[in-house]
Amino acid sequence: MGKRPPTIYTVADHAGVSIATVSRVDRGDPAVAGSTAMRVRASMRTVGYRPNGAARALATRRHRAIGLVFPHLSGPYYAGVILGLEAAAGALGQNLFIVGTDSRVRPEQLVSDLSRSVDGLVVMGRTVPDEVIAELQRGGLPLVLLARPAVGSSDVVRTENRRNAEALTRHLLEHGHRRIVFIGDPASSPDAAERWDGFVAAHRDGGGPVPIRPVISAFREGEGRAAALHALAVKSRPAALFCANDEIAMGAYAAAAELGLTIPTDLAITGWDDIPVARFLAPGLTTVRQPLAEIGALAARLVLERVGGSHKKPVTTVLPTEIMIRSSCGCRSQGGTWET
Amino acid sequence: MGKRPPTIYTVADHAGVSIATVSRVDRGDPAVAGSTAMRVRASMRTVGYRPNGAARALATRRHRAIGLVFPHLSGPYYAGVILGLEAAAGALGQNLFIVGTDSRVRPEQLVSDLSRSVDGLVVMGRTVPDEVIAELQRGGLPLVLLARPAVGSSDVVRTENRRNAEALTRHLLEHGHRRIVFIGDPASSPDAAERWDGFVAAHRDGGGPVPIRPVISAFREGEGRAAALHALAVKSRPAALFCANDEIAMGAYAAAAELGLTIPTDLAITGWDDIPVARFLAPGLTTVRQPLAEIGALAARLVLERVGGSHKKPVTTVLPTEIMIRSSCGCRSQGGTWET
DNA sequence: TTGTAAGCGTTATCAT
DNA sequence: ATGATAACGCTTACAA
Repeated sequence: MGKRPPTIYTVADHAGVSIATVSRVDRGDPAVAGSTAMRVRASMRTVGYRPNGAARALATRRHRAIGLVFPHLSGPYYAGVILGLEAAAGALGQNLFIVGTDSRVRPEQLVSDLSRSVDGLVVMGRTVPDEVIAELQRGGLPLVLLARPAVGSSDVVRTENRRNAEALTRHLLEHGHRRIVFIGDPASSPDAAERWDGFVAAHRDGGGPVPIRPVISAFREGEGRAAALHALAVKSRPAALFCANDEIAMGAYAAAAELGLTIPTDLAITGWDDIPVARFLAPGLTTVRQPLAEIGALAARLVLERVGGSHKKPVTTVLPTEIMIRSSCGCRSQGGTWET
Repeated sequence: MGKRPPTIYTVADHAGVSIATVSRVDRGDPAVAGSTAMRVRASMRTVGYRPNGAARALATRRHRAIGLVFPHLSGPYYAGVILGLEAAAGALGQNLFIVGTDSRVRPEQLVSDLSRSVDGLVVMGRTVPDEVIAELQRGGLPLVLLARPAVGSSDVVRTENRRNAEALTRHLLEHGHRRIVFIGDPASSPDAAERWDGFVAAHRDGGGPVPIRPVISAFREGEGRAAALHALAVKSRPAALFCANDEIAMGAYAAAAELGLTIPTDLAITGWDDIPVARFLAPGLTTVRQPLAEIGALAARLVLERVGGSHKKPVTTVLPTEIMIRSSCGCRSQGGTWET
């Protein structure tokens, strides 16, 4: 059953040199004579040699890979972040190990498993319990946390939420919308929690009634639609929906359509993320842009810095966000940027 | 500078057992006495032991990972496929190594690099030259090709293009649209090429004038918009745009808006893929649904089957697609499915 | 039930 | 410029 694949010994035999020489050739060590290098290279081709990554990793004590732990891999938000990670890691000659915890039964097991095969880890949000993170940290594994509070002394990359959530809510209030409901789940992610905080703060400062609780919805279109339908099914219908992300907002658009409500006249809607399609919706979705690719790129650079050995003290980076005013909030303007 | 991480020896010493016993405990071998297992487990915690994946892979000759080669990782299409791959691989206890060739200078190098650290490879479309694929195949690496023609004897997973492209074009023709232009790049991917073929075939059978050439656009919104603008800037404006995928179609929507054209009255538009937002566009986008997650899941299962050793002859699977009639083609109906 | 020891396929240090 | 050879950290017969 299946003969063993050729190893460095196979090549050495075939070329009549030592394995040391083969190794040198493979790594492009200039210390080998041109003629022998040629010969060895030829042998490698003819025997179909493919160096074993595990053996190399074992010998060099470096995996040349970093691991990503995400809830799942679909959706514009994750896609954007992963894109940035991939590009940055690639530029530094590193590969990416990606896992989605949602599809796994035991995320902790998965992560500790993954941690065996990488030089560093990038962990998104609430994918794994803090305890697991602390444990990995104790093990000395370079770690970067994404969109979540720090644990112990790891690096963190987050984006600004509270401030712009407050500003955006104020904007909605200034449009004259009286009852605004927040759709999202503050308990599901630190990001959502901070947006909810800002939302509440704006109301508090506004002097008007302060919202008690959000209408719960996960960051998905389908749930957003259901939640919006629920939110709109009351006697005194809300005038605006502050959605915790763009996917929820898209669900809200669908709900509005089903109820025959016109946006923004009958119902104003805002999102968060500024995913690519946001401006293709009709009317254009007012939302808050996050620098997705940058989040990923920065995270990659940070882990690899640690892997490289620099022992600087842990740093938390908060990337800025930007309010994108389009039409769904009640503004007429198509385009234009309103910053905070 | 950084002391060495604890190994199996560290634990063995600490627990007063042999490394073999530690290994057994770590792998959950039931042959160890409960008491010793406890003790060893305790030692593992206190010394902060994290097994080295490379060493394990070297000893077992299995990486427990499969590699994915994609052009890039963003966009709904890739996200969908990757999602399916992740879930299926996860269910089988495998990890995913993902690389995007677009961000790399030497894709071939990247791929052969990747191939050293995985048990099998899933390669999408035209990311790497056929020669590289053939080489990997010769090396005996389990390989599954996605959305592209077979090379030698590898497994292939594709979706139906020609037939439904022809049917969809016929549908457009039946709507009475006279001039239809194809936006996309047949040279960029086998998928696009087949859709173009079907598009042309429908015209040929229709007896009317047969389109000469497509308006070139990559599978991206921005390019789609530019291409649509270009296509619409002629004296006898086309009545319909057959877009090679939904992202291009979204660009076409934007172009139509800019030109003040109403869809579908002034201009009919169709897409391909049925990405999640397709039905949120106004009007709903008529398109062709591909089973994205299934493509990924099937690919994962196929590679892992090979890895498992089964040497069945290579199989090409063509997954069915389904025409989703919404409003952008000229139909009134919101919803409803029209199959072929 | 536990230990001994021979791999696994590289890299890297010394010699030569 | 090239070759021996000892790691690298784990798995796995084979013994005990």
